[in-house]
Amino acid sequence: MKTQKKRSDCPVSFSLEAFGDKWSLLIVRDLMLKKKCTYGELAKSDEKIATNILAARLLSLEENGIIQKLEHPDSKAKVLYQLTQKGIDLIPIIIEINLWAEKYTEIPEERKEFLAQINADKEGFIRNAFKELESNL
Amino acid sequence: MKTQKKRSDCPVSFSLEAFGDKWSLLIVRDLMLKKKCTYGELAKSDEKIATNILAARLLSLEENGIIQKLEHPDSKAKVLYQLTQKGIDLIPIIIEINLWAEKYTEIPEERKEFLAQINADKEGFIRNAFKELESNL
DNA sequence: ACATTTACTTGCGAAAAGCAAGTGATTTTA
DNA sequence: TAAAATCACTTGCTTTTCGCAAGTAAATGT
Repeated sequence: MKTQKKRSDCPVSFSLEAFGDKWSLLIVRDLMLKKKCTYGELAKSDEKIATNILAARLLSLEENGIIQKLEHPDSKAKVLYQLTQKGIDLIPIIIEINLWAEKYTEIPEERKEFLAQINADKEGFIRNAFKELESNL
Repeated sequence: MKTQKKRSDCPVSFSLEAFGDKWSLLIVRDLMLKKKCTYGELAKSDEKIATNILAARLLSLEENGIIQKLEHPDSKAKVLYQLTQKGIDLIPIIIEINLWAEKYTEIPEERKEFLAQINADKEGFIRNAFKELESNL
């Protein structure tokens, strides 16, 4: 485990130390959309993360209390990763990132429904997302 | 200028390619709180960013259309950096990052009022922040 | 004219990213 | 039941980025 020095007391800086890189929030995104994932499923995401980087990010997210490991019900060879409460609480950030992107880039077809739901009733959508993810804890 | 390959069509991935690192959103934070900043002011922020990294980040934020350079009214030796509309639109993300951090770390005294205002009326606070920043464009 | 300020560059060692291949523990298959 | 696949990682190595210290050139202050 690596102890990282705190750069400042700023809450934004604190947050970026936990998930401020190009990969961490993509892992959070996958766990948010799929609820629970195995290492292999995470490795197969569209962005093609290298397996050593994935392992490193999973470890740091776990050390930061954002995700946790669970044993897979079907097999001891598999591991389930899931968001902790701290990780679930990143929902609003992920939502806002999606909305920002919606304004400045083309959204792929399969995500349009997701964004339509958010735009129809953001508060309700977020409340529901929390409920669903928290029911798995 | 560096052309970065798009990792995927995911809106989260798109966003992280623009500001997914440990420094970019700190610069955005400073520009958001102070409206306009010079290079020197940005360099003096609490996190002590190295000047070459600052220059690199400012360039990439500019290339991504998140900030723009303006000439300083007082001196040709100075440059003003300010958020574009695309940068101002990051407000909700910054707000949510602040709220997440509030739940999971100690907030310094001088930021508590800021967070109290957000908690009192998030929508109103955001609306007002947009208005103030957009009035400088 | 000379020192200072301002916005950057440059050089270089250290750290992290990224690719390919490998490992050891399960689990499936023949 | 032994060999082949699957699974979750590691390891080794090269490339890229970070981060510190120092330097530079234009503009400004004294």
